[in-house]
Amino acid sequence: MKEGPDIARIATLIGDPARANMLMALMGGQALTATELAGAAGVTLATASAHLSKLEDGGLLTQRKQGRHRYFALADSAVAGLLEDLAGLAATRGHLRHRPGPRDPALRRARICYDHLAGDFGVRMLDSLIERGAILEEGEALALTGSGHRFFCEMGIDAEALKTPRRPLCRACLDWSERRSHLGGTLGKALFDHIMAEGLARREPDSRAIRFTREGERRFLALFPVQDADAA
Amino acid sequence: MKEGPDIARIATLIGDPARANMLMALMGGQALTATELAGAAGVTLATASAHLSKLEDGGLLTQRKQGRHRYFALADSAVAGLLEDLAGLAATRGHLRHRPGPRDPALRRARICYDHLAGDFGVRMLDSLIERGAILEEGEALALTGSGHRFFCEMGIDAEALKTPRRPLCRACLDWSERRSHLGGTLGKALFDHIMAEGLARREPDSRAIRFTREGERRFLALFPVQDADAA
DNA sequence: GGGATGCTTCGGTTACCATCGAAGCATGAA
DNA sequence: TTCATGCTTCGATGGTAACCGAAGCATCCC
Repeated sequence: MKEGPDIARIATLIGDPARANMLMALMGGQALTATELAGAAGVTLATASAHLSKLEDGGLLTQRKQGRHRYFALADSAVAGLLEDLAGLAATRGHLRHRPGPRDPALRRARICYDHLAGDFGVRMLDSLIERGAILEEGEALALTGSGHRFFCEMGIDAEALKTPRRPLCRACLDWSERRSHLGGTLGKALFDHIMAEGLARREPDSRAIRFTREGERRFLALFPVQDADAA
Repeated sequence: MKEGPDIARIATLIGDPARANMLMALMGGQALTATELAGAAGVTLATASAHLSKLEDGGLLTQRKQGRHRYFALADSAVAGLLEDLAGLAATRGHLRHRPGPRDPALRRARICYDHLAGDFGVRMLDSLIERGAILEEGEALALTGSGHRFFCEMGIDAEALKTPRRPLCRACLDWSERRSHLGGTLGKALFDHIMAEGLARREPDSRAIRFTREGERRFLALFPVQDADAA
């Protein structure tokens, strides 16, 4: 009743459906305007504005003025990590939203999770990295191996430079659609950036879905092979 | 409004102050009765009962009937992990509860965090393990080294046996009082169990505080030395 | 300047839900 | 059986906060 941090305050902020929708929309990693977020949440601009100032006061969001626009983004990767965990937990407890919309299949296949790849493709990528011995899986924790170091070097990714005090290099992020882990952390982000830079895929507008090109999918599957080739 | 898991539902459950207090009380790791939880939350039994069934429906709690008592506990370590993260985030955003009660200093010093040691002593323990090279810190991620393996073996802890698919061996858990990490995961639990089994400390009744004996504190400090000896 | 766009503030309405006391039900003790 | 304890259910109450439309303020464009 007295000691410790006030978790209820943060949880209440996330607990409102409109605010939760806004936060999930920002898991796309891009900063969005108040109007865009109002649309994502399905409320009027007036309501959205009130929500956004609450989220900002609560330290979950940051705001940047740019001309007459106001861009909002998640405050930092700690907030994104919390939302990921929350989504993972909600998925395992069966708290799915009622209407899986028409573009849901695309989201299950490949989507962006704040700044890294999630969905079927994301899970496959981590599986492949573990199979090849690039990443060591110890329970839920992930560690980069020496051979993994070399593998990423060949792709032009310097894993050593990705180590930061603020954020883990490898992070297991529970995937809500697959209910298995995909790769987050700075390495997960670097790999996603690599995929986009190489033009293997592009983002769907106004969605977190990622669409691979035919050629991009071929190269992705070749780069990250897995043992048992099952097709859905 | 459409895709993905319903994070708002889980967050709403945690977002009510009474329910948050109950959950934090259960972070002590022990199962508690409905009456005890009502006391912890500061509500009547009727109100508590309603909250508890919501939490159980939401999959955050499990219930065990035992005679005419009903014992509640956190559903699993995933829930505990989420609450830890939430508390860590709340602490860094300055969302502290208003009245740091009289026993607050004892909590800052040493307390239980679901099933492992937290507070000043918990942070010191992890610092010491990193200094001695038993645990490798890569950003926010933690990994056990070979020398750490041997060190824990000498204490009678077989780290190999602690690896589980469900839960990480080492987990960095942001400490709300120190704002630095302490050691969670199955290894963190094993070390805490070791400390209690050796009689270095005992639990305060009705609190998450851990009180070290004079001799226990001496042995703890000898076992986990740190470089710069600063005293509060 | 005049007009359009983006957002915030204000006032009022509505709906939900936390809360409690009292009554009901189950379990265990005498 | 009879009583006590632990908890749930019921019904009623109250406060909080989400919501919207309209008005106000700021920024940019012409």
